[in-house]
Amino acid sequence: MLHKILEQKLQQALAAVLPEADTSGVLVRPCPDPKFGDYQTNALMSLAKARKMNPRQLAADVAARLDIAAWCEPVQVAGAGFLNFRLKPAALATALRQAAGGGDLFFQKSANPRAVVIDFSSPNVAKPMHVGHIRSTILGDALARLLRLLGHRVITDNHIGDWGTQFGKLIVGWKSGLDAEKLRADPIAEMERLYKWVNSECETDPRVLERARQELVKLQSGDAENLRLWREMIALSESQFERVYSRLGVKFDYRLGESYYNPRLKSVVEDLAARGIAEPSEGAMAVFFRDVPELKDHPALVRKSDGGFNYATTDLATLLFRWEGGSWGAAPGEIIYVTGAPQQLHFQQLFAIFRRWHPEARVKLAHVWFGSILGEDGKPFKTRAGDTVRLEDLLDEAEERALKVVTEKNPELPEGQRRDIARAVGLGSIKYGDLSQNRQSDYVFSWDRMLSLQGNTAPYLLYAYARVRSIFRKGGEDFQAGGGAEFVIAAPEEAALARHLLNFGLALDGAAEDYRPNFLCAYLYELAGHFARFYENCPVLKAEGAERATRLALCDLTARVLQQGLEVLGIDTVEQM
RNA sequence: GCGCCCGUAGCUCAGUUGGAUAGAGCAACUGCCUUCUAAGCAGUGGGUCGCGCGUUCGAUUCGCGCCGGGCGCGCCA
Repeated sequence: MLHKILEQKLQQALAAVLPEADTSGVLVRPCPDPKFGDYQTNALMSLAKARKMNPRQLAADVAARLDIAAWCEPVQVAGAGFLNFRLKPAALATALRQAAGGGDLFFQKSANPRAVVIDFSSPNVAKPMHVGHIRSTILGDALARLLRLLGHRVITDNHIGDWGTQFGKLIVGWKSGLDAEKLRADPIAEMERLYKWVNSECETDPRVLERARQELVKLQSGDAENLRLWREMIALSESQFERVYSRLGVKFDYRLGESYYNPRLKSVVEDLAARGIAEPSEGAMAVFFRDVPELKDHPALVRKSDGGFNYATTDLATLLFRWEGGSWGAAPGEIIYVTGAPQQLHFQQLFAIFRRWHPEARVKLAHVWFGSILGEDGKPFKTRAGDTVRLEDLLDEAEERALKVVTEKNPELPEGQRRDIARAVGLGSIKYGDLSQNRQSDYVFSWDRMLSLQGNTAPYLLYAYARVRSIFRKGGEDFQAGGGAEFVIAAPEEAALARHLLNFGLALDGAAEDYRPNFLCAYLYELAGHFARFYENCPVLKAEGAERATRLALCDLTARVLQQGLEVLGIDTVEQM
């Protein structure tokens, strides 16, 4: 992390010039254009501005105190007051050698590791997982992997929708119209059919609705038969969840669904009422935010007028449980919720209530929200028939489409291998298509784009990786992994690749900071681009001596960074494609 | 009505504390395979960053006001 050293030195120099200045925001970033140098800071300009100083003069004063001759050429003041840093070849070579020799792969673990609970995916019992779950699942998993890599203790928890009014209808359907044959063949489809059937009956026949209510009450009051049915529905659903998660390579440490918190709901509301946070309102219990301008018109209900609890109550109980250390015993420094944009208000309310409830809590609460998935017509993503798209069907189609392309490009590979490649490429494309975009934008789902061989896509990155591996398959027996090769960077393509490798940690930190994996994707795409240009212009296996050793080592580092980066995104690499 | 988000090339999207000529991919056009995978590389054309005002040495980025779109706003989650 050379730029970290430069940053530290820069901050020290600034402190010598302006002893009272806050130097924490004075950062060093890669230059937007290599002609300026490798790294730059523009922070001195805003600092000078705030003090009505001459920015170029301040930059010059700081430059004069900068003690970085070990790493950089003499620093120049540029433009309105930029400081541009250009690495000395020896410093670049040293950084590369350290990584090649088994040191950190151009990133550092966090200096302040913390326990982080991540709540994501949250599918519903008795319903198929659909595209609506994919963003939460993929994004949450990527964030979990990212924070783990950076040294945090990550606790993933799947808050499954296993409780609620829908079970009244499901039990009515189960008792009066279950098709055992269909249940065996496709339990999720059968439960979905039952629910839809009873739901439509309820609309025309109030007696059915009443029966559903009664079944729900029986379930809630512990009726043995209804509990049994409920548990069976959960079990059937969980095997579906497991199928999807194992295909996607997603793992959870805990799966504490909504029902887990049932016994705690009553005391949550009582406690809130006792503290004067919740108050009666129109028969319900509500929390008002009279002193919060954004929320003053949006009270939150924590108990319904019929005495039942709703999701705000469950979420409060869950939040309290997690803050107290959950069943894992560690109080988290941070809790992250990965859900869609429409829930912003809900989490604003949830966090506001919790802060008032437990003002002493030091935990960071984050709602990481994301936009919708749209079809290519710009409307919500549906099948041609207008149904929601099942996640399993989507994954099947991704693999099928990828297999077709692989077979077209490489018909001579054995089928088993083609299928393995198709799996990595197909699932990788789905994940990457989603993760490479700013999560807050709505995402237009397009097979052609995500499976495209060009542009910022999984296949392009996987291809870059496969090309590197191909070099080592064809030759390079003389390359010693972890060996102390001297790096002699000569060609401009070598230099651009090498300098980009150094910035991997910056991409990881940036992605973690704002919960934006697309920063990492952009970095990896650029890395693959630098590698492609290097590959085009710098023959590896035909080179000799130091040039060959340097190029082999650059290839190896590129492959390792690509592999590590893709792993963070939950994407498997392939040796050939 | 109130709140949140969005509006960047024909299309789909990036754009990291405000920073140097606003970037990709697709689509269009032009080159490069007797050379490690051409699933690649190089190049050309294409922009009043929705509109206006303001703050600033500097605004796609910050503030205010419009226009257009999406979503949310007490007993679903």
